[in-house]
Amino acid sequence: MLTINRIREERDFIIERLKIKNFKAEEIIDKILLLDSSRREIISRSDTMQAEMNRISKEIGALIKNGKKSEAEAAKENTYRLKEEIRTLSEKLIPIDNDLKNEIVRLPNLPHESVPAGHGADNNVIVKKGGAIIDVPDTFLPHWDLIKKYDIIDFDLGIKLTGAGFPVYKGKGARLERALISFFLDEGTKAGYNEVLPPILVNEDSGFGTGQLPDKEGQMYHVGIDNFYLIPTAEVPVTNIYRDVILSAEDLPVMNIAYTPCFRREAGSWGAHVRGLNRLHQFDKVEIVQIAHPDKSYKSLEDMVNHVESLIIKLDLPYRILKLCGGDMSFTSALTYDFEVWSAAQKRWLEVSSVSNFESFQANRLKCRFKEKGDKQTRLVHTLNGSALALPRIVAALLENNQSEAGIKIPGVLVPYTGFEIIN
RNA sequence: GGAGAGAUGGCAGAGCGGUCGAAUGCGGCGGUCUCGAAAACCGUUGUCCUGCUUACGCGGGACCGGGGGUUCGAAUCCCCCUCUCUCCGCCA
Repeated sequence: MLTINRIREERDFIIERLKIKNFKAEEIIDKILLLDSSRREIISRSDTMQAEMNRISKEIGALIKNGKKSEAEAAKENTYRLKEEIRTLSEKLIPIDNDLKNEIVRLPNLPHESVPAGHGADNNVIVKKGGAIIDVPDTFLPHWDLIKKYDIIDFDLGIKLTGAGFPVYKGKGARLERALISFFLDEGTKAGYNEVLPPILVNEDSGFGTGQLPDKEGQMYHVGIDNFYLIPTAEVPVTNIYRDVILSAEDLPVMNIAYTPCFRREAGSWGAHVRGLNRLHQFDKVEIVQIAHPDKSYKSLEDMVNHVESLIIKLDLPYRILKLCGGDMSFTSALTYDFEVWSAAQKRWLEVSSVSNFESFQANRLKCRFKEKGDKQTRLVHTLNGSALALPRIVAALLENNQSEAGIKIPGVLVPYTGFEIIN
């Protein structure tokens, strides 16, 4: 969420910037400003009375100590009315505070100045392409056929055990999955990330901290009896490590990497686009998260993008990097790069990573701040995260792109992890 | 699942209903001493809201797990909730 200070000071600028996200902010902002000023007025009056109240109470204490009982009783008379008024004011404040909070939470993050305008995926800007897209013969199979042919992932078995979207990885398929996870984690460690293995169930506070709650609770699996949520991404537990934390500037950037399974209820559409591994309820992902100094967060973003790119290059997959336009960006992001790899048999791009800078938007919710050495005041940090990488579509692309009569060839960098060179 | 104990500042740990934002110790920061460091000594040390203001400033308010209540006054008393710990049971 945006800070109230900023809304107060930069009303026009915010309204202007949010147009890039196709968001009409004027009405909400003016409502916020109105609520804010009445809030402050009430607080000011209430604080004054509270101060008076405290003064009288101290007096009464002193009088009683000196045995002046009747004077103390007289002084009490003055407090009743004050007390009542303070109570009235504080009751008046409650709905205003709530409204204010509810309105502020509705405002999306401001897009970075470099974000292009646009309404949807068509307006995203391709900033880079890599790897060669080769023409493949029509005999090339989509991955859902390949996994059956080699019996490495079993959807029907998953349906038996759980339901649709919960595949069972078997044999070399399971081994490939584990190899990719290890490879991604090792690469991250080499790049300076600190590995963490967090819980995959989180409480309500954590869900709120990263913004899944209260609005998107339908997208998470909920364990009702304990009121926990299954994480939709490692971003949730890993970022929440820093909820209510004040870091020192020299600790920044904090760089964490985590593998977790991810759980998403989203039913979504169906058809070829969600077939096979394209969309699942449970999948594996390695996530990188940075907590950065506000002046240096775009350097962090660049580092993260380079890191993700290096992974895809090592896996030898054709890819492109998109800068998302305002209309295609998430509510919370200031700048997002999407990574897509080419899926040879499906003949389309599959999104495998999304790397974003949230600036202070998430930090304000999390109350994650930092202090400059010797400085008294706290400032909000910037938070960033990105997939490095999400597994299913990587697996899909690897299977489809590397197929041959002999079988599916495993990229060289993975062989030390899989222990085999070919799936056949 | 059963029984009990507890939740106070970065940590540890005090706290008769008023002078407690809170003793003390540790840690952190600054300084003295030193060629330098350690030790010792001195000083300092939370967060949020808000007004004046825009100063490495001053004032007011709030915060001792969370929420209510009693009271002129609550860290201290009462109620509810949450969480943590210990023991027993079960168990990877």
